[in-house]
Amino acid sequence: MGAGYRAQAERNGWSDGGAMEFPNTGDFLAGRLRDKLSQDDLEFIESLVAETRQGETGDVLLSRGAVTEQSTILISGYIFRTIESDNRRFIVGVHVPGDFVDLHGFALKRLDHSIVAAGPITYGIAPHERLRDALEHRPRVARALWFATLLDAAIHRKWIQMLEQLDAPRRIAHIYCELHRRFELVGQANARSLRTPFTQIDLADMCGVSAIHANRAVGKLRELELAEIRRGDLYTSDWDALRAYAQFQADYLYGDGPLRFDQDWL
Amino acid sequence: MGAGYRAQAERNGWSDGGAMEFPNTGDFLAGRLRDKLSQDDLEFIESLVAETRQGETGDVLLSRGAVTEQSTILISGYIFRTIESDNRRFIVGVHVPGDFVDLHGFALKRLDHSIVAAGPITYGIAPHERLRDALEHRPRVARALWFATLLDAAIHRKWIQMLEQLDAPRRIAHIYCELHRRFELVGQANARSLRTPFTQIDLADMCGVSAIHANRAVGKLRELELAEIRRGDLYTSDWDALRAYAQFQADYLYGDGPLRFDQDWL
DNA sequence: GCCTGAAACTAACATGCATCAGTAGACGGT
DNA sequence: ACCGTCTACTGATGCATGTTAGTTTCAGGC
Repeated sequence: MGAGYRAQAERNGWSDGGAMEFPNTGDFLAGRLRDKLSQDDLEFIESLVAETRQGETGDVLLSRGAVTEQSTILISGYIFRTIESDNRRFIVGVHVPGDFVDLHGFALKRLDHSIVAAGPITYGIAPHERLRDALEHRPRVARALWFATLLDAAIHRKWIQMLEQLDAPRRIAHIYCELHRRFELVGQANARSLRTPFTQIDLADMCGVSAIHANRAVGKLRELELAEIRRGDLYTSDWDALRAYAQFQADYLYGDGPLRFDQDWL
Repeated sequence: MGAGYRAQAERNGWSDGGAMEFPNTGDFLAGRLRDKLSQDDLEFIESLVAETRQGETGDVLLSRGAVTEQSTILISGYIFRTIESDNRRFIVGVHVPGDFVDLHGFALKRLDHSIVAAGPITYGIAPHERLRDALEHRPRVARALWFATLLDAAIHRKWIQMLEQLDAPRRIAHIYCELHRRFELVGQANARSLRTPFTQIDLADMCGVSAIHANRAVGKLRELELAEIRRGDLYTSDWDALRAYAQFQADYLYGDGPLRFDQDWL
């Protein structure tokens, strides 16, 4: 095999050609809520970011149990929410550019989990002082922040169902389908691929299976000709077939049609 | 066996004597946030409840996909959050008296899951109109509502970890330990038992295992002399041993010590 | 007291996944 | 170019869990 992977990807029409590049500007702030907010509110949200930083794979932005006075906004790359227990790591969530990563640390004193870079990242720092100000004087921004945490909770619930219902290959497929849809919602999805820095160990820790079994699950997706996962990057010629296999229904991401945000109470 | 269960419970010092009764007044509203709010705010929250209703096992208070103009506050009994898929039911969350059950339906237009009575319940109805009013004129109440949804998200994350890390007997033990602690936090826990209306099918749907395997798991807890689960009611003489077995750490429930709520920005 | 249905339970066999023990390929450092 | 380390991959074996097909227990209705 080895060099045969890319050849097979070509044969199956999986390759996308180039790599997807994340913009490294602040164009993502507020992510999918962007078009629900006024220009004034958007500028205000951008002004929340006091500083922009870079991070590398494995960097711990916030440790479980830490008390923090700032929140993090992901600008490019992927971030894991992790819990260490029993000398093992469990990944309980993934974030994509545009996400506020630790708003819960703003209202809950301690953090119940850690925030870790899944690969090279760029992120912004928003001091809580400025968020407090927003909550008091910007009701629309305040509701946008609440909405973001509710959306996180909906994604958590889907992960619970996924872990209860699906076997390992389907869990991996579901995670990629979800991330692909989340990129679509901020206009950054590729037609035939999804680039990530995830190792098979990362996939295993997200799915609650051993790394060895994650490897077999990846192999099964390849064998079924549904997707080729190579160094974290997924290539497929048929997202619909992959979604059907994973029983992926995107409704829980609330991407289609109006949210309550359209109403005037916001 | 059969009639021997209760006898064994007596022998092991598991029995608690009487059943725990939930108060059927509104004393639970706002649950554990109660002592963080002023008398005035509490009276306001109680005034949110326009009506009190009763429900029976299996009653669907809200269906997935429904658009609702009211929120639900649980006063007595248990409520499940469920998702139907593949002709199977998956339980993604449980609520105890004092919990706001569907605040997410207030900000997210559709519901991504259903709200179902796990047994006989009493609940209050809070029209969204009144909640909207609260968000605008009662900043402390607004933050309390946000906090409640953040706490739900923290519990969701723990369930994800639980499903990734634990085998079926430990999952069941963990769920009971969590519920016991949540009752403690509102001052309603029994020393040696936890009464619930859960069937083994309910436990299976919470743990993501088959009903038959849930039965084996219950049997294992009995065999290890950690707990006796009988028609949903759990009896134990040693909560600490059960907690150790389930690797239950209560910190994610944020019950010990100050939350940010103590600070003046609330 | 008996009937009935739901829940709890049992046994036998099939499959998913963990674990152990290793090999092979990719990448960075020197 | 070499080496060490991390990631990807393979096979064998055992445990956890699913599935099928039942039996037993129990609470409630008649």
